[in-house]
Amino acid sequence: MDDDQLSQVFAALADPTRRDMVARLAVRDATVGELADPYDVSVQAVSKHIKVLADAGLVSQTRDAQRRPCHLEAEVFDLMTKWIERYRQQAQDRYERLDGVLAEMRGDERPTDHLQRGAAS
Amino acid sequence: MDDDQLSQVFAALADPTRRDMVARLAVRDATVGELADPYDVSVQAVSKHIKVLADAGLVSQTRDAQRRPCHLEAEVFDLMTKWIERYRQQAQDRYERLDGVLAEMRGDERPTDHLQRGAAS
DNA sequence: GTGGTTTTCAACCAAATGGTTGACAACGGT
DNA sequence: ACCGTTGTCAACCATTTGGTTGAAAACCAC
Repeated sequence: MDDDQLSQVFAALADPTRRDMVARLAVRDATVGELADPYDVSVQAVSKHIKVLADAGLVSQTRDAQRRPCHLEAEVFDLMTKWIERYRQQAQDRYERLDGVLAEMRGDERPTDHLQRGAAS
Repeated sequence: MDDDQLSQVFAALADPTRRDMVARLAVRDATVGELADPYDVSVQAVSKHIKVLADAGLVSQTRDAQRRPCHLEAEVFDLMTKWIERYRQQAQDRYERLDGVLAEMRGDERPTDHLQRGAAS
């Protein structure tokens, strides 16, 4: 289910630590230890964070001996962007249409249906 | 703190019910009751959801008698898009650079450090 | 094979989350 | 003035989340 992945992706990025990890993975791949380094938490905690990112499809892990290098997966970002863009666009359009309506009815006392919610009438 | 708002926005959109509400608010403004209608949960629960969206800055509420019409705020989407675009772009760039490297070394048997993680040796 | 490094698994804990119900505030209609 | 409607607040409950510690798996190096 795509909706479910979207939920996972948003949830994953809701955490500042995980967003920071993504930011660093955008620059270069890194092992769990390398990722854990800057933070003042246990490696286990970071490992969990990576699992969350991986489950969301934002990160993939491969093997290199004991190490598990993490790689940022760019495709998932498109999923988000698509979702956001759709509704941002609609909201924006409505806003601009309202602007047009307001300009059009300068001096008119009857609000159009765009403003119904405010119309006590 | 901008980082904090970003966390709130992502967290708010991690819930499918709230995403659906946003989708409907993108079409038209709606009261709490109207928003609650399609869902099989109490109005109180929906009221809470709206509070989360409002705290994140995604939604604003006004007054109309007993009713509290909700309005989608488009600007916050830009905050998200900006964050996402930055890292998507970097990841994309890196990916394309890798493509270039791969093309450049056609026939070479030694993988560069870009591929280390996959190299079983 | 023994030991060190890297990472994950398991159990546990405190805090946050999403839901419930009950009470009540705010308002319009009659 | 009352009643119905609309929405929020408060208390509560189950589940999830982000952290901890301890143990163990997987691997290289010696």
